Order: sequence, then structure tokens, then C-alpha cells
Amino acid sequence: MSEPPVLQLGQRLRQLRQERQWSLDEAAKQTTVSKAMLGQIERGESSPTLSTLWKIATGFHLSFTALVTDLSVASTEPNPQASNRVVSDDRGIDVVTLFPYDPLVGFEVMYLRLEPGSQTQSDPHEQGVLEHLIILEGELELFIDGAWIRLKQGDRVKFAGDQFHVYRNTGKTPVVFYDIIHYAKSSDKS
Amino acid sequence: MSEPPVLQLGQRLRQLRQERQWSLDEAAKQTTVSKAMLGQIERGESSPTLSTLWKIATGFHLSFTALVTDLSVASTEPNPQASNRVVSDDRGIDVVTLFPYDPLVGFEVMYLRLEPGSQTQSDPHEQGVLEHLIILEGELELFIDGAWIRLKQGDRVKFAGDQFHVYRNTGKTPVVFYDIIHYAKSSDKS
DNA sequence: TAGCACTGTGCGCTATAACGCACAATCGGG
DNA sequence: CCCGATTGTGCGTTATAGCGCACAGTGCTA
Repeated sequence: MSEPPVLQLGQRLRQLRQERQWSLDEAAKQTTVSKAMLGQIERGESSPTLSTLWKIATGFHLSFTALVTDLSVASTEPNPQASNRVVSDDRGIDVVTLFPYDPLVGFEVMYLRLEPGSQTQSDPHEQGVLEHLIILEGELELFIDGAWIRLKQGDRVKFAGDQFHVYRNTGKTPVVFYDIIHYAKSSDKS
Repeated sequence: MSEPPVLQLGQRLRQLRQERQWSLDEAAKQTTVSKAMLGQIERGESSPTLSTLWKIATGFHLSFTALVTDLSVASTEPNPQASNRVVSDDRGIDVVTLFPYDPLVGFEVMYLRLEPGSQTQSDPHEQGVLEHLIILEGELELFIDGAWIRLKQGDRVKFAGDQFHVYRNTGKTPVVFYDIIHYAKSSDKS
């Protein structure tokens, strides 16, 4: 991941202060954090503690997350068609992770695109895995429970991912779909 | 306002660690923060710096916001009626449940379509709710934590849904997006 | 012009974050 | 039983967060 966000926080704090047209002195009064410390933070010279961050957020009348929200690893990702795609299997398969696995929610979200004539099979995930497919484009064929089912644009299906299954595109246009993969409770994905 | 969230963070960190069944030693390895320090934080004996918080989030494979998301000032009481979350102004708003809430996975998936000029606001969900948006069409404006952010086709964002937020479409074409709403563990939606 | 108030920065001092290490307690295996 | 590995906690040391204060620079007014 990227570097510690001390510089980013500093820039953000200065921006917030200037929006309010507060001097460092005024900001110090509002936040009960010393003027000198606020200056250090703004210049990225200091990594404030949680308590100090809290005082700052409170003094600026922000929720805590508002103060640090831009310090997230870009929650906002660029267009998947324009981002780094991962060819994970045979030719004609694109896979992009839209939301990586997060133990807090227990799932990850994948974007998949299958060119006409392509196919990808999935060995059983670990026990308890549930998959949710949402078809955006084309017609997907899913082999599950010993049978092929067809899913067209707008369709969705939920199935146990802890069994062998296959995705294939026998149509003439690409298939695009999302796959929300939920892992059983208390299971870390890797 | 309420007290500095040092105790809350400690509880949260311990919870996250126990979910993963990590010892302090293992967590120290993953985060590059010393075992003794992690212990101090968990017991609320220390107020970690931003850099240390960052290391922890990174080591736990969380976004920074996910780590501190429950530490919001959030003076507003969580809305207990999470059943009908969309407060509308129904004109120009289509909402379809793609996957209804399932306690087994802890989330539901919604499809939303906003006509140009339409807007919908959402009172805070219950505490701990995380939302994941994937923009399919158009350009969505999301008001969160006191600021508007723009999300175009293909973008996605993850944010804490336990705070007031607004979706609006100020563009000239419809906006279509998916919303994966995850409710905190041990919380039944209805 | 001088004087005053304000602004942001640097410095030295104090408090505490963060660390490595030792250790008591626990558990499992021989 | 003993031994080794693991676990979480406490302690002393080091680095730095956070502070009050002094000060250079700026702008305004008499």
C-alpha cells in the first residue's frame, strides 16, 4: 500500500482551516490543540495521535471520518475498463477486483468479462462460500450442480461456490458480470 | 462532545484481531507495530499516532476508514428503522432489490436508477453499516461527511452508511448504480 | 515614522508513544 | 513430571508528540 498519510492529512487540515478563514491561533482556540502543533501537522512534520486528531475533528465540527476520509486508500477506483486488468485464465477472460476482500464484511467483488467462445472453470472455493452473479452484458452459461443454466443481461443468481463450477460464453458478444463472493464467517480468505 | 475514542479503538482492534484469530505476536508481524504497543492500544492505555494507525489498517488489510469508521463523532442517534432506508421524493427514482438481505452473508444488493435532476437522501443506517457503490451509467454525486463527491461510470466507493448521505443526479442522463449494503455482524436487518 | 496586533515558525522542555526485552502463566508433547 | 513454545503484560529506554514561549515578518493606524 501507499505511504503513511501524514502529508495528506497536513494538506487537508490546512485546506479545512483556510476554508473557514481561521488563523492558526483561531484554530488552536477551537480545537484546544496548540498553534505550534497545528502548524507542525499542516507542514507534515508530525504524526498526530488519535486524541489530537479527535480534538481537531471536534473543533472543526467534523465527524472523525470526515477528517480522515481522504486518507483511505482510494476507495474510489477508476473505471475498470481503464484500470489494470488481470487476465486470470485462458484467452478472452478479464478479471478485475472491484472491492478486495474485507474481513469486516466477509466478501469481495469481482468484475469478469468473457469474450465469445471463452470459458473458465472454478475449483470449489472453501466450504461455506456463497457467490452472487449479476449479469451486465451478454448471456452467461453457468455450469453448476451438474447442469448448465443460462443467464442473460439483468439476471442474477446466488449459488454455493464451494463446488466445482464453470462460466462460459457461447454467444457472439462478450459477457460481462459481477461476482460478489462471500466467505463463511470467521474464515480469512487467504 | 463525547470522549476521545481511545477505548473504542482498543475494543475494535481486539475484535478485529480475534476475528482473524491472530495472536498479538501475529498481529505485530502483520502490522509491523510492536506486540507491546498493540496490547497497550487494545487496553486503551495509549493513543496511537496516525502513522501507527496506518500501519495497523494496512496490516489488517483494511482501508483506513474501515478501521476508524466507528469512531465517528456521530452524535446523531442511529436510525433504528433501517427497513425503509430510502427517504424520497420518489419521482425519478427506481429501486430494485437484486439480492434481499440474507443473515448468512450480512448484506443486500440494491439497484438504483436516478433520472436527471433527481435526488434521494438516506438517514443514517444503524451503526456499522458499510455501503459499496458501483456506478454503471451516468455520473452520480454522493454527499457524504459534509462534501460532495462525483462518481462516474465504472467508479466505485465504499463508505460508512451509518451517517446521513445523499445521492443526486445533476447530469443530463440517468444514473444507474448498484449498492451493496453490509450490516454489522450480529445485526439482523429487520 | 513608530507602535501595535496578528501570523506562522523554531526551539527547548515535558509527557508519552513505541520499542525490545524479560517474565509469569498456560498449554501440549515426550 | 519436565521442557519448549506460545501468549499477553510490565518495565525501562529512546524517539517524538505536544506544548509555551520568543521572535521575525507583515499590515494597519496614529
